[in-house]
Amino acid sequence: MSCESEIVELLREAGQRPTPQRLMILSILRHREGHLTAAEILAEVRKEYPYVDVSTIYRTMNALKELRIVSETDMGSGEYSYEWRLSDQHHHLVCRRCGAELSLDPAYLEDMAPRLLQDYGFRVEMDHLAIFGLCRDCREASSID
Amino acid sequence: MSCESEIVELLREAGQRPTPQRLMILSILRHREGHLTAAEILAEVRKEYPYVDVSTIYRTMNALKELRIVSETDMGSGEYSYEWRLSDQHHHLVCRRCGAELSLDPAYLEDMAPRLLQDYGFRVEMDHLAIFGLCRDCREASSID
DNA sequence: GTTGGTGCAAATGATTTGCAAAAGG
DNA sequence: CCTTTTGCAAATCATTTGCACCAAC
Repeated sequence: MSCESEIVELLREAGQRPTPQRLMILSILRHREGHLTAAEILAEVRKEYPYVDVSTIYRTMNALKELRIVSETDMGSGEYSYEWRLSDQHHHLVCRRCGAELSLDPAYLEDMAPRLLQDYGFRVEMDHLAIFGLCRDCREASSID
Repeated sequence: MSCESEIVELLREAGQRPTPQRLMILSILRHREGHLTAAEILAEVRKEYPYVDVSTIYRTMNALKELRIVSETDMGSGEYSYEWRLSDQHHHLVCRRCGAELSLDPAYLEDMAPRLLQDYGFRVEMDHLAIFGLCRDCREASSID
């Protein structure tokens, strides 16, 4: 895994100790495009470091999501997904029927944010919103159309 | 509780037996503006009918959400909220910091739906989307602005 | 040496499930 | 009757927590 020094620096700046566990966890998220659940991260980490515990994953995620280094998204599956937040931001279209996930360009929602800020004083978190619905295949397969 | 016959009819059409439990549950959702968690529904139902079990609430919600009579929304609190789906549809702005919830007019997202259908073949479920962010108070109280 | 981080095991909290009994048609 | 629904208790699953030990600084 490369980019170690970059990640070490990031942690230091955030006042977090760069432990081997955190380096591995972040390395995995950093190099993975897309989101991973805690269980998936754990499985990856254990390939090289078999003694890590799920609680370490969660503790790391909770610390880093407040520092806005990772994002946490509810993909509607009952478990949270985590993603390296400093990469290209995008949203997800999640199919309620088959679970398929499409990436959605943030441009689709960009015009909404300033309107919400003006009208409600509400500042939307524009990273990794999950929007639910029906994908093309499921829509065509169902008669509800 | 009124509107009983209306609800009985709704259940019959859906091929569901109109049991007293379901009538109470639906009655509560029907007359309540806003969303309720399973535990909140249970507490309400038990005021008149003390022997209902949570599992009945969940089973009823699962059956009725597939029939699109109620909607299920993740409000970010770790538990789902349920809402009578046939009333005025609206979305929620949920503050990540204080948990405040604002209602959002569906008009804000209306122009997005046809674009997503055209570009991705994806049919957005436009009822009760939860959008996370920072409310006015928390935004003003924090320096992250 | 302090403080913070980890692994382990046990707790928690929401939701689901198996099953026998009760209710609906 | 036959099928669906219920209550109860027990199981499940994701996430959190207490605690003794270990590692960073």
